[in-house]
Amino acid sequence: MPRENKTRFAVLAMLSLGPRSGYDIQRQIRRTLGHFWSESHGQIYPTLRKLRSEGLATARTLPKKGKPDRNVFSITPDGREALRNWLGRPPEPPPVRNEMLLKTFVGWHVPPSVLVQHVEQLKTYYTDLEGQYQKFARFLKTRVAENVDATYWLLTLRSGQLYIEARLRWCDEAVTTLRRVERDQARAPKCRQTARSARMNKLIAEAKAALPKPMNRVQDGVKKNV
Amino acid sequence: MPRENKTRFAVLAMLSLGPRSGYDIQRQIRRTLGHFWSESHGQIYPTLRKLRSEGLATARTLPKKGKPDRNVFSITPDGREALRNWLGRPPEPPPVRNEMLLKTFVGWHVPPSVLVQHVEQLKTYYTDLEGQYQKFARFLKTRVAENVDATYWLLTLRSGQLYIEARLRWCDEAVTTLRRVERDQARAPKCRQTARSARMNKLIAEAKAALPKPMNRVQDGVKKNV
DNA sequence: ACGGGCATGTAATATGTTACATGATTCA
DNA sequence: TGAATCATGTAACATATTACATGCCCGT
Repeated sequence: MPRENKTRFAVLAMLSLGPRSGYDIQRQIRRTLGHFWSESHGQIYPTLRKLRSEGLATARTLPKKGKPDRNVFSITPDGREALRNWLGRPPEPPPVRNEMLLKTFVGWHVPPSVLVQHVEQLKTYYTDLEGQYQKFARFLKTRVAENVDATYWLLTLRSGQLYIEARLRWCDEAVTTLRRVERDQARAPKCRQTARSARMNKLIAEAKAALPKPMNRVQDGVKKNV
Repeated sequence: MPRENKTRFAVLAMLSLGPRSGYDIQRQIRRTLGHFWSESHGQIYPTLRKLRSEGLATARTLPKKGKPDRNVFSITPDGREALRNWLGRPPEPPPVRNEMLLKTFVGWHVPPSVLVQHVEQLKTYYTDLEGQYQKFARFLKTRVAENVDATYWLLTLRSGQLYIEARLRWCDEAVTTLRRVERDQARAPKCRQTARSARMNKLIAEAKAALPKPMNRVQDGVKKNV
């Protein structure tokens, strides 16, 4: 996964909204970006120190009556420049590691009902989330009139909504398909796993020519073979 | 990102199709799972050694006239059991780190046209991929008749198709929205960045109550607050 | 009174990619 | 002839999470 350190920019993005402490940054990332970005505080504190040493942020220490002092960081003009510069560079595609699909790929090792259960659980999860997104979309839309920039937040939300729609459609299709496979299996003569493995192995070999080629960097349309 | 080591299961999944070398596994993961899973060989070779020491795989060394011996690994009954056991456990949601959306969230720091460019590039990328997926879907469908298990592969492909559809729709909506913002900006009086930052800062504070809560583990429907 | 949020950080550990090392064969 | 693929591994490094350390305040 390491390619370029994105944590820096997530932190700078938060600081661009106003001065904040490490704790504030983590909480706000969780709350506002949590659906498409994550950072742990174990990353944030060292990153803040580095940003400061590079002159992209400054720190002010407010002594507190409690124990730990509160360190409030502010973005500098250089920091803003770095942020804008990053915004101008084409984004890298997100890392892909979808466990549900990995399970699906070798799902024929277990009865279809096993996958159906997972899919149903996903569906419940996404359905709940869909409702929350809708509610929040309504809220944001009321603010666009007085704050056009709310549109950008709305855009990220819209991405989530479309994503969820796609996921839910897949869940429905998958359940239907898996149930059909189950029915067919009940009717047809049982087949040994070793034979099925061999058949899949053959299929993969035959598929070779038709296989779509993943390109893992969008930026250079050149797509070095990966 | 570390939670449970999934590499083991990706490797076991490949081995479940038949004996393979580390090199074969990496190549096949790239080609068949590449669109929703990735592993580097720096992970695969150590994992194979570990699987072997745990009795989930066995190795056979074929001496080669060239230089390096070819180490072919096979899955053991225990390995198959471990795979089935993993298949039975609910999948964890994929890690979320979408750089395009992070850029979108703070996109008001740069002219809308900057984001438009990124979105157009994404669109080109996904459009190309869509064609490849369609072609491959046609191929797979011709094989389902003689190999029902091809259905599982088709399911993962279908997930990708729906995902791409959603992405493409978002791209179109985003371009429309961003162009509208651009037009409005040209007409309206210019506003200082500091004022805009302050407004966004306020919006985030006000949004707090309406914010959807990300749950990062599907399995326990209980969703500990994250 | 006990759990969670507030609050800051470090250290241990896990996970992941890329560079290095080495060299044959194949294809344009 | 030079790049890509075949082929296997190790080591250096980057990145990320969780546990540890410490302690107040607030709500139930």
